[in-house]
Amino acid sequence: MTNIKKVSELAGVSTATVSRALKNPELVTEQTREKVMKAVQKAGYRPNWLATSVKTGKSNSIVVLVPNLVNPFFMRIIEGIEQAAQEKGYSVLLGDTQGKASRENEYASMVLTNRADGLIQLDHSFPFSQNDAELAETVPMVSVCERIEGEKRYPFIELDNYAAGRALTHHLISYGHRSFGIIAGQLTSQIHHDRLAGIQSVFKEEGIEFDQSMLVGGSYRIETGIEGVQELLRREQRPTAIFCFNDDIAIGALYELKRHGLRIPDDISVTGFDNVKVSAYMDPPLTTVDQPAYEMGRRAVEVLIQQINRQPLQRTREILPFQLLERGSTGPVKS
Amino acid sequence: MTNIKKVSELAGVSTATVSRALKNPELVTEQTREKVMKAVQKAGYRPNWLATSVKTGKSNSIVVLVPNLVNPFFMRIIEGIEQAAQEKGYSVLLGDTQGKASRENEYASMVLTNRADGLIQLDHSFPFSQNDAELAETVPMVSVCERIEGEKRYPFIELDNYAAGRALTHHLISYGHRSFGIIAGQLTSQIHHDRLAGIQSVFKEEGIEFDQSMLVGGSYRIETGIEGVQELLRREQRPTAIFCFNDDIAIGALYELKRHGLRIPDDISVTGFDNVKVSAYMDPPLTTVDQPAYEMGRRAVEVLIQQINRQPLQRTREILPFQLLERGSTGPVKS
DNA sequence: CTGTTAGCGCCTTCAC
DNA sequence: GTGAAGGCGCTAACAG
Repeated sequence: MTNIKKVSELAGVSTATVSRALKNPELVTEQTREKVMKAVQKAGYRPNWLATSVKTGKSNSIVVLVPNLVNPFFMRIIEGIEQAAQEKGYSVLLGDTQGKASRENEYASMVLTNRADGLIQLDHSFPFSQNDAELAETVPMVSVCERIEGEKRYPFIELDNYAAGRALTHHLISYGHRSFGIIAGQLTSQIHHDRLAGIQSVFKEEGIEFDQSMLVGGSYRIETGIEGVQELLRREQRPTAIFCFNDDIAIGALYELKRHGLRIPDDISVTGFDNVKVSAYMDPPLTTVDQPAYEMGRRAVEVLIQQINRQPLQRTREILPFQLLERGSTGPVKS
Repeated sequence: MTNIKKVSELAGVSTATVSRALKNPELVTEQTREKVMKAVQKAGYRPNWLATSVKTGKSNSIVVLVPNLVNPFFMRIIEGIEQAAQEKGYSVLLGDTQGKASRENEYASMVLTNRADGLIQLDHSFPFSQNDAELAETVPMVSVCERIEGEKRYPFIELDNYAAGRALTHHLISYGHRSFGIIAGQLTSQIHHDRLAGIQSVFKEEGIEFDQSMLVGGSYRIETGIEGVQELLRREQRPTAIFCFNDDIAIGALYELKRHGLRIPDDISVTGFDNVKVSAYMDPPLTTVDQPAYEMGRRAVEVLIQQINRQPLQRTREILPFQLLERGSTGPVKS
């Protein structure tokens, strides 16, 4: 191991001077700087990051908790996180939780052991174990997309899901739809409630009765879309339009509807959510809600770093605007 | 900051005893262990990971270099990496390189500064800068999917791309195809050459002439598939089958072919590569080559950790078997 | 401007 | 079985 001491000996200066020459070059003379640099080069020296961090008490790392890596929507958020983190000199520790509390606990505790300075949660649960909850009081934490249940304390970045739900509904109603199915994702999350509330608020305004049995699903997977469609098609009255609460579900729904010989959008309209890349290349292309995922990730890092630096936040909740993308999977009711 | 000293005072023992009680409980009496545990609880103590690591000289972290986070194939590999790493007590630092050498350099250097113990490269380039190359001589590094160019020294885990190319070709030829197009991804990588060589070896055996102008593309993106199809359709003789070198390209190709009014597979057959989840739900479902991505990730971690522990490797190159998935996007030539 | 000294928080001999 | 002391590699405070 080539350490600072070896370099200092090689350069004929003290270790402190080596440290300064590297971190605060303006504090040493041109001459000594050169001497040091030459020695650094010769010794092949790289400062030990662990030692630096233990000194400063900062790891310059953040943990990101994500329920599922294969969802391109999450990954787009993480791209934003990663990019912003790198620009600010932070590294990203990946915490694939698979939605399991035990894994969340484990990853979250990295912030308690100085392995990371802060935490970004993409799921909706409070990630610390019962045991750690008290310690976690002052931990820098931000949630993206979702809100952490029952915790008013932590800032979040999310979409205006309520308004997005309303916009989708208005869009479908403008095509004459009055009979709907919904294939939902995670039922316990806040975004689920917001989207549903948005949809139902328009139903109410338009005098549309909504039957709870038309709400199916329970996870953000392609298979959920398939099973959801099977279930909805068993109902007495077939809906003319189906809301899917993410694009994966919608992809499964499209697939299964076509397998049943239904034409989209002529026989039935389908909407997604997220605007995952492939959604534009489906057959037909998916009408969906675009979320500024990359930006959300970037913003989460900025807010988190403010917290880490104990700077006051102007706002603790940021609601970002969505965009409704009207594509081929929705159309007028044909009677 | 609640540190080991505070706990030792609270428990009325020395710091050494606290350390032992936590890491090597068998070295202390039941009594003192309990005393210590109680004090730990009371103080809300968590050992400082940075301090432990600086002592042991090991970070128990690995960096993963990935060119693109939004590709679900890569993410499946990373899932495997993450899972295996966690089981072995390692954390994963995410290095999204966007294929840029400068970012690769930066992330790779984490291994040189003790921020990480080893490196997994998903791209094909040697990730260290010219400057660091010498220092990197003994760095634990493994590549997955790809092989690191010109570096015989590092172990890799990859698919039998040559055989997969052959299998795809045989499959198409068995349907009567003799006129092919290829939409490739990254042209400089080893897997590109292997797949191409596999395909062309069968061409040769079957006496099929291959025109270089039928090889188009250059990146693993949906848009590449679209542009590739446009280019191929401009050729005098339209191919009856198109090899796409990953599923994203194939998705773009399907989209664009249908936009041109061509029916798949009746007018033209399309194959993909990777077996990304959505590929099975395309219209038609994509014939593709399944790679055991998750397993590849897991295996990479095992090999890497062996290197980190300076254990000798039995094999430095592991070639995994593929599986040809015949689905709806390929069929007999209709003349 | 540079060297000396004293830690950061922890682990690990080495005595007792 | 336990405590004292030294040190991991680095930085920051204080002299000079």
